[in-house]
Amino acid sequence: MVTIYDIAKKTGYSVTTVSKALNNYADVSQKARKTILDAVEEMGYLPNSHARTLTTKKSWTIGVIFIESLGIGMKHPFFSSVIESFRKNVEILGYDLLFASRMINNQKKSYLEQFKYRGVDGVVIVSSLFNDKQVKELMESTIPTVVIDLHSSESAVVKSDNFDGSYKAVDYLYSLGHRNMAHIAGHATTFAGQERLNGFLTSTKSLGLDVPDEYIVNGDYFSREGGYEAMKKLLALPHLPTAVYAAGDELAIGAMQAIKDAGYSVPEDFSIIGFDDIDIAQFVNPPLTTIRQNTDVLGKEAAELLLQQINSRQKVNDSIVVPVELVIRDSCKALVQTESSPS
Amino acid sequence: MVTIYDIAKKTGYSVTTVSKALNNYADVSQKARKTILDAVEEMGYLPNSHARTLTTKKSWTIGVIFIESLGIGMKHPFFSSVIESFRKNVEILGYDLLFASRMINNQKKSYLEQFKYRGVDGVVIVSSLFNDKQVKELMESTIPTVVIDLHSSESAVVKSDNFDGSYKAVDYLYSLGHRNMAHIAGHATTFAGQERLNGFLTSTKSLGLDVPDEYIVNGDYFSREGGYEAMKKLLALPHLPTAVYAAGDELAIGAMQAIKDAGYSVPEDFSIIGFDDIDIAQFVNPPLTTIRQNTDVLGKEAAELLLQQINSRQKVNDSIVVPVELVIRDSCKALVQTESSPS
DNA sequence: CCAACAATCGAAAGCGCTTTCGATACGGGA
DNA sequence: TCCCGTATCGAAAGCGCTTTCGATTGTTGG
Repeated sequence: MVTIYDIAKKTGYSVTTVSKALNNYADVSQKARKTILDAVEEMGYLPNSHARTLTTKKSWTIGVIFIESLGIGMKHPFFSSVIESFRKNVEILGYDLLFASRMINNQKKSYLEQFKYRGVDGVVIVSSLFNDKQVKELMESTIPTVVIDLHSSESAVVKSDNFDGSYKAVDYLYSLGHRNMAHIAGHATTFAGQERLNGFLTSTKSLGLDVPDEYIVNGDYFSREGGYEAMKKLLALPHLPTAVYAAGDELAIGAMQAIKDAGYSVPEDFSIIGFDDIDIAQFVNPPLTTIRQNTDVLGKEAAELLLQQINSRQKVNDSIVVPVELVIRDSCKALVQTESSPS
Repeated sequence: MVTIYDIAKKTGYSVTTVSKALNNYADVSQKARKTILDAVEEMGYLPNSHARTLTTKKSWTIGVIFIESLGIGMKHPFFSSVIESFRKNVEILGYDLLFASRMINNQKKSYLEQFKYRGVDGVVIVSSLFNDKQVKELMESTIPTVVIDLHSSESAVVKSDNFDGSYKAVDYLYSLGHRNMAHIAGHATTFAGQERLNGFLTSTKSLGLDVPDEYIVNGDYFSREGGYEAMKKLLALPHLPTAVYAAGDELAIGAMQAIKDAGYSVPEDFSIIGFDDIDIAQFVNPPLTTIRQNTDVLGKEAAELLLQQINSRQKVNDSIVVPVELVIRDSCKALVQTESSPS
């Protein structure tokens, strides 16, 4: 491995000057700079990030925490989408992403410990879980953090406008003539789930719609299975809804399956609208109408919020909410005016 | 930040002894060990990975290269699946994953340079591109590498049994009565694409099937659009095939779309079989019959192959091929004996 | 009681780099 | 000619850790 000492020896300058030349210091003559840079080129010198980090306390590394309730890790379509956008936005500045293992010296450690050990400059958290103790501890630490799709007063936050998303969904169904809407909620421990539920409740109320308690049913952790089971419960009700708004696309897809299995069809018998617009949404049958989260913007805003903290050397807890968008496909249908009494 | 010096001062032992206690050296008395470990606990000491790496030359870090032709990065369903499995297998040993940016000091660098700079212990490469110069350079370097779904004599390799996959696909279609099979190939610069094409060619030949040149059509880079365009070409042929084997699920999905757009239907008019078994495959309409790659095993074998090199401190170029499996869904149908003259 | 050995400990060097601060040389103005 | 500002350079300390190797102490067998 060639070090700055080798460069120094070869060029006749001191390591100090070599280092300065490498880091664009002003007190290096044109001549010295050129000589040194030439030698660097010729000898194939590369800096050593660990040595550099040791003295500068800056690792050019960003930790990422990926907690999702489905247990599929990076395969999670929504989260991986956001992280990909985040990555693109930080990589041009020289930051690398570190997926941490929480093992140091053969011992299990917490996220905070792991990231301190690794000396990351900041951490981006994508997590659907509301109350993870380790994540909380991390957000309360001195390490800059930004969290996506969660709420926290201890950390910068970037999230979609879940509330408005629910409004858009309900409005759309309403405009199609639906008056009996059910909601398959994400898990209660999930922040996005809560917001979407609240949005559903207030928007239906403001439209003067009556939503019986049985119409709110919990889909387990945004999973397909959760959606399936939830829909089964709805289908067992004496008075069926005509539309259901699912808090996530996977839930919606599960629900559609349950509907088919029960001998009904979408959108003829039930209109279904989801949330997220994951990749599959356009390929299911029928293509799913949904509320799209803008993962590109989500990732970009998260990057900016984190970099801002890193550069200013102080934590902020700003909160950015990113607009969502209704994507109309084929899973919702106007209700023909049969049973609804004309006003 | 609390260092071993603080621990040393507090306990009265030297930093040497503290370090030894932390690293389970034998020449530390029970008493010293306990005193030190207690102090570590009390003061909340954590080692500094950069300092440690600087002296030991071991970073407990594995670089990952993620090149895929679709430009979707971590969202790539197949690759992210493999990496997720890989991650699980190395994280319990204490390795963290580093997604590199290729920017050092504001200058664009190659993968090799980036990973040398970061001092990674090894690199896992998921890449569909055959002849990327930077990847080649990396594989030829002294850094241990394992590559997934590619061939190389310079690196350890883990890949699916593409050849056998083609056999399974062709056999299955044959068993359904199909005799006129077309193939939508992955891009030619892609290794998996080549293998699958070869498999298709030899298996059809060994079954005595005639495959006109026009039946082999290139799908661009395994993309959905590529599959769509490829299928359109097939549909323009005077003599149509009855079945098409696509080298990837995305290709297959694109092809199915083209078929529908042309007014035909699957599997009534064309049987379609894909490769990969990505998540969407089961949700398209009709659910796609495909050759499943075992991403769990792929990731696991890759992890083992890389760790073996890291531990033995020498590169190997073993090659492991992982069996594939036929997953029968609804996109293929037995051919009714109308036009094929009975023997 | 002494030599030999085991157990335990620590001084010091070194990993590759950055940064402070003082040293030197040079030119120009008074 | 002298003083001072400016440009250029380098010595040295320090970042936090590991590891070699020698020193010291205690133990044991003859």
